[in-house]
Amino acid sequence: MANFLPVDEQLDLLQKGAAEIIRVSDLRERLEKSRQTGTPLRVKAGFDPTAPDLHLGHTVLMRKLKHFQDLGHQVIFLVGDYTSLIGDPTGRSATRKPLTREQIDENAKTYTDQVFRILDRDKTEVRFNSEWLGKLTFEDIIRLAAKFTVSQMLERAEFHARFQNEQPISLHEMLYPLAQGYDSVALKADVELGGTDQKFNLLAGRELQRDFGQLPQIVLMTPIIEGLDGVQKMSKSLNNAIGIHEPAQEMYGKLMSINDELMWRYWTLLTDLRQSEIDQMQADVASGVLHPMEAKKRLARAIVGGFHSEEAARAADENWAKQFQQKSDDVEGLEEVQIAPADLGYSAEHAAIRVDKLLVRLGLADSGTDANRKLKQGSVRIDGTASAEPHLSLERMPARLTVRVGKRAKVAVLE
RNA sequence: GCACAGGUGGCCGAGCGGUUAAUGGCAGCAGACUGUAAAUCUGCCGCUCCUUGGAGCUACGGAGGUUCGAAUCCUCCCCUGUGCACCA
Repeated sequence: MANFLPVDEQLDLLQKGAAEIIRVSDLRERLEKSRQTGTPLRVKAGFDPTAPDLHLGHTVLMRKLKHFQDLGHQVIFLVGDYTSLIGDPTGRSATRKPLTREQIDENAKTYTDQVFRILDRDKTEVRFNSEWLGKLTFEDIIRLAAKFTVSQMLERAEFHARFQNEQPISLHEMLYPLAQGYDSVALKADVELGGTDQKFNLLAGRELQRDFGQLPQIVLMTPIIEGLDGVQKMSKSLNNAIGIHEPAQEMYGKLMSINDELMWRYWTLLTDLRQSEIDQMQADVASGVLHPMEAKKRLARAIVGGFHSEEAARAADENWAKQFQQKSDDVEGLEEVQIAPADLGYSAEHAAIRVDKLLVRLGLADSGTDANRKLKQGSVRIDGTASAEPHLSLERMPARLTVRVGKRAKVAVLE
């Protein structure tokens, strides 16, 4: 029988960074009962296997799951393979295309691979909701649908906005909360985690559980973390995300570029440091005892260390200082890209390469036009030398070039 | 099915026969300033080729048509929204 920490200590960890809990008193009650009977809580979180690329935003929720796991509770990682047929209506841009079975399986696999960088694989129950949703009959679905009204559905922010803006809402999208809610019934969940944008869906679970004679689940919502711009939610398509498999150097640099205000959010949501310590640090910065940049460096080190290693984080830290504080181009740990010289217009006779093609190949420019624009703006530096020349002559061929455009730098390996 | 209103560059949104790669805003990129911060200011912001200034190509839901010339006018089609639907 598991030994659980005192309820107050558990609550302290669980409440850190939580946007809303429905309700805290119920959660306390349930934790107490669990501790008395030695029964772990069943804690569920669902993931749509639609976007296989995870970024730090996704980890907020996973970190919270991990907190439950660390406290000895049973964590259920639910892959919404069936619900992804619908596509979560969250995010206003209309209906999503259904995925094929293969895509779902593949995405689910990438997902879990990444998830277990945070969660303990052996202690996690992985389930797919096709297991029970696939068995429902049309009659079952009618009965489920009868439990909600149209106005309840239209109350949802996403639907409401779309309705107002005369954008399409497909009927099946309204089935999404039903399906997600039914997941909770099937899994007999004690707690469900989700982003604040999931509130409606999460509450639907409580509704349905009650109807099925179960104790309604506790709902714990994590905030939607802001991306690097500090305003919009972190999202790959908004280009303000940090992917969890990005190189250490890249990750570190991106973290250093956030504004000071945002750093405290990141501390709370993306690290395991106790809230009281974070508050102390913030007070130190406010009183001038600690430089904000130093606090940010610690943050970057903590996060990079978590996804890579202590050494990698330290190296990233040193390189960052060299690169930006000392303005040196002699930096290790930059992403290296192998390029065939011929692709850059190189030939033995005119021993030179095209710089625009180089930038495109390195991903430092979106197109040839863009690359030339950047060249003309004089923001391109190669091996520490700024130049606006379209061609770069090279004396001998196997070559290594450190190429920098603005804040971003990469190493091209020509051979 | 019928009626009405819409579909413009990553997004929002002007233009309603030519001076329009297409006003504005947002986002993005670069420069200055800094703590590579943020804020602010400046420039850029379809693609390709040659290159430091040009050349060509593609673009306003889709396909045709009118015209010397169309995002702008006409026809058909597709898509979205709203209203109508029986008793008439």
